[in-house]
Amino acid sequence: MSQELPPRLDPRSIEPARYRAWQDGGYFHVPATAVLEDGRDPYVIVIPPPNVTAALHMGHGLNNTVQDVLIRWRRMQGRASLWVPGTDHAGIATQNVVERQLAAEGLHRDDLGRERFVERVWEFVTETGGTILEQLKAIGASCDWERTRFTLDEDLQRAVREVFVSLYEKDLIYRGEYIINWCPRCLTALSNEEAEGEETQGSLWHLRYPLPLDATEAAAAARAAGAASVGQLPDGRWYLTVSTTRPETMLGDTGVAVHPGDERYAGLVGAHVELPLTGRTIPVVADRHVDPEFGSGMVKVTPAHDKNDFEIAGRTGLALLDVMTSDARMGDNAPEAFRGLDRFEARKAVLAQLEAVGLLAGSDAHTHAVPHCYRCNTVVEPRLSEQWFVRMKPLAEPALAASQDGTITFTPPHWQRVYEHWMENIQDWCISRQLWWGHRIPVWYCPCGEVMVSREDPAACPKCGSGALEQDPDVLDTWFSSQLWPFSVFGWPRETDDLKAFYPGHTMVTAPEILFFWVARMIMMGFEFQGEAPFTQVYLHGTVRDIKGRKMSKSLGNGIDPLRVVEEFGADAMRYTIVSQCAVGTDISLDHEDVEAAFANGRNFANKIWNAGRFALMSVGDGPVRPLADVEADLTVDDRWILSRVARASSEATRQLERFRLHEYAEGLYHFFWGEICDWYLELVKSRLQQGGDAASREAARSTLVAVLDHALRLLHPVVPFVTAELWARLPWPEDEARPADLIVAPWPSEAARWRDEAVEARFADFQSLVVEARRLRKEYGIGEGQRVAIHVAGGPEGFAAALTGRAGALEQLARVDRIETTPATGAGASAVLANGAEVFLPLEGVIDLARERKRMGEEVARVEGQLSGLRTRLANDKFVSNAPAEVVQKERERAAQLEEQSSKLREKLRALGA
RNA sequence: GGGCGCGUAGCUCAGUUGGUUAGAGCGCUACGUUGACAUCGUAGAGGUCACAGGUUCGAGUCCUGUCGCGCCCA
Repeated sequence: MSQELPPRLDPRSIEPARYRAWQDGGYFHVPATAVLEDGRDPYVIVIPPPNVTAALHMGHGLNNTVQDVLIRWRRMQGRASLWVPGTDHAGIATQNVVERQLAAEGLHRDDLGRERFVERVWEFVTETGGTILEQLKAIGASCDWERTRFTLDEDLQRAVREVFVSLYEKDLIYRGEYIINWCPRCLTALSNEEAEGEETQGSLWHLRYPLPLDATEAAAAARAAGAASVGQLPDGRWYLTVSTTRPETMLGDTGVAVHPGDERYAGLVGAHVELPLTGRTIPVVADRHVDPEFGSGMVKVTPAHDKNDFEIAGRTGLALLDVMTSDARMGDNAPEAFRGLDRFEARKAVLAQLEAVGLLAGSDAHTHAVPHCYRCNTVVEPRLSEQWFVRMKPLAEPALAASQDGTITFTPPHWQRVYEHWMENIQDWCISRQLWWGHRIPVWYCPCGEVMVSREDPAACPKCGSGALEQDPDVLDTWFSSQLWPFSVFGWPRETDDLKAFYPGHTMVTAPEILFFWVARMIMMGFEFQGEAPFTQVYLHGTVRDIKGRKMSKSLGNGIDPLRVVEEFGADAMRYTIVSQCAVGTDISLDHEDVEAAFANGRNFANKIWNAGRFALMSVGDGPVRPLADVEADLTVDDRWILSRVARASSEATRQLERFRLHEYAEGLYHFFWGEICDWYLELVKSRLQQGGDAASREAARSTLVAVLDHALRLLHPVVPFVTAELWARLPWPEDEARPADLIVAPWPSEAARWRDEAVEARFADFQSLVVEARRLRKEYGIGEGQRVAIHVAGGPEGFAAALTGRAGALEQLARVDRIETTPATGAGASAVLANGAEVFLPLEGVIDLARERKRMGEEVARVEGQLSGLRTRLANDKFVSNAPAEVVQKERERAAQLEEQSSKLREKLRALGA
């Protein structure tokens, strides 16, 4: 059957079928009974639900590959390893998509009305919403698809209501009028996290507000006290200077503030200044928020359009004056001349008019962070608005403590501090959104003024009995439902078996960008509603970037489509490439202009595995294979060496996975598989596997090779599941040994430790260095691959040279050596001395170039002596000998002795060359 | 303004209790098709570990400063 395998791995011909077989075999599904009845140890990851409208991109590729590696590994360890998939309704994002569709039809959502619009979104979501989950299957994601959830599922709606009402009852949700971030395009409030600061080159304009005549004395005093911002206009009136990056807001100023301790301005507090262009006068107040050191130490106060100013007004009693409309035009409270102007037009107009009346004192270039809507990138406007908020401080306390006491760990660890800093400075969360798509706020208003916050839709007002109730028109921030994900997916608030079995989960794998949006809030909700954290490990991976370090994005056009990669190179190639770059705390960079080069490493490795497996299957053949224990007496050094290396690779792989060092896990196995199994063991075992030789040796080789391959495929399976499973399924199996049904549930290697054999490894390393040296000497003198040479080996460890005569086949195979002599060398040839002191000589009569050989040997001597002199200096240093650990000193001594021997032998050879 | 991270081979990056000759992949050079694999093999070139100090017997690794780049929060 093995002959059927083609020499080139064709992922398309194996991956889809293999995935289907896993699904049909039910390997992804974990019922609650596995934990509750069978007593298996659960391991749970809930997927960061992608937006329901999203198409798979490389960021998803990375995120889900990492999760799948962890899930597969734990599954093989025997855990009840559950990965819950699903999608997020993504309020603004999804609404925007459908609105764009409508716009293409010349329609606006108001043309449909709320009910029909929401129906339309549902249609869209039902039709296309599963796409991304289907795409995840192509990359091999072993999610429990029977548990797929959507954040607007009925169960999850119930959870959202329960949480809202419960928090309201605990006075942790309130409604009030505050300054919030407002997107004038989406026409909705945003949370602080959704308003992303963007460094912008802007201007800081200086405006003059004239003072009345009765303030002349105080103004002059301020001026005398060094307040450069106080001055006199040409007409003799005094003025104050205030600065702003948003001049249009001056139309809504209701005061000017100074610090109460700022003596320069003490006499001006209480005065009224003229607010230009408006005909209004506004008071000068004192407030501790003002930084006397910054700028003029004097600020304009616009309470309806700035968060700090709003707070100043709250303390000082300044009036609130909203001069804008919801779409950021100047509104009815602005002077008539500005009404209807867009905020940026208004800015120009205000500046022009101030200039015209001589009250613009110029501007400075000013770089500052301007908040933008994270969904549509429109400049966010701080706006006075009545919204719903969550009181975060009490919720943050246990979530903060869990990080501090190590209940929750972060990888990489520095995120712990970022998280704690955010928790310590947490602000209330604006959760109401003026959208139609999302979880409707469960609050009803009665014309009598009664407000009902209820788990069930109320039929009538409990106070006046009226049935004319109106539900709050707003929906909740998408993250309000996402934060419940770790328990809402298990049916909460019902007390389900799933919840008992799978909460709390274990690992959260996500990107740092949503640490606050999502991770922090899940932790808070976990404590509030389940009494414990939803997971204990937070693994934050990097960002996928292009070769120039730019984040991959649709708008930049620098993305790579994961499905295209799967199609062209296979899911295994994509997964290996990603995981092998997945060093803790670093980003992944992939060349979008040369996709083949970007994934070549993964593709080549998958092909290498394929061919090694193909060769092994062919060579081992179909006959029965004996258990390793039965052939133990016939194992060669090579067999025992590779088994020892398997043991090492197993424990190393486990150790790296435990520490989330996925790239070291992947790369370690890459080098083990390619550099040790393929380059050495397979080459060595080839001749033994041929028919007609020593039967006992052949059986030992067959058993060893099967065991080695079995272990290697198991270790590699989490990262390259398809090619490994395909080969493993064809692997012959030792007689009388139980065989797992599929590699996906084969036990993770943990028993190999008994194969460790340091002595054998050392012996083999000596052999390797001989082969490497022989190859090097051949190359040095251009001996072609087809040409055989003799080799003389003398000295070195006891029995080293003698043992080589029994390895003629191996040396022939690996170094093209056809004759081994343990006698001293004679004649012309190339020499070397191995690190173990063995002298190596290749007779190269007629080929050898004495001058060249002398030069080469001279360089070798210099290299060895260079190292030796460094070592000698160190060993001659009393401080080193007395301070360094004994074993370090001992090692250096041994090394020095070795180098001395090597060096003296090299010198001897050099002398023999007549140098 | 506050906090964090990075600067190692032509390119992308590893390198966690400080300890031999600093590694990988890609790229490059030479040779090679021997019955797994040319998506391959063998050998090779290529690095003052940004710079300057310091701690230490010993620093890519720890500390301080400088220069350059990036991110987060206000």
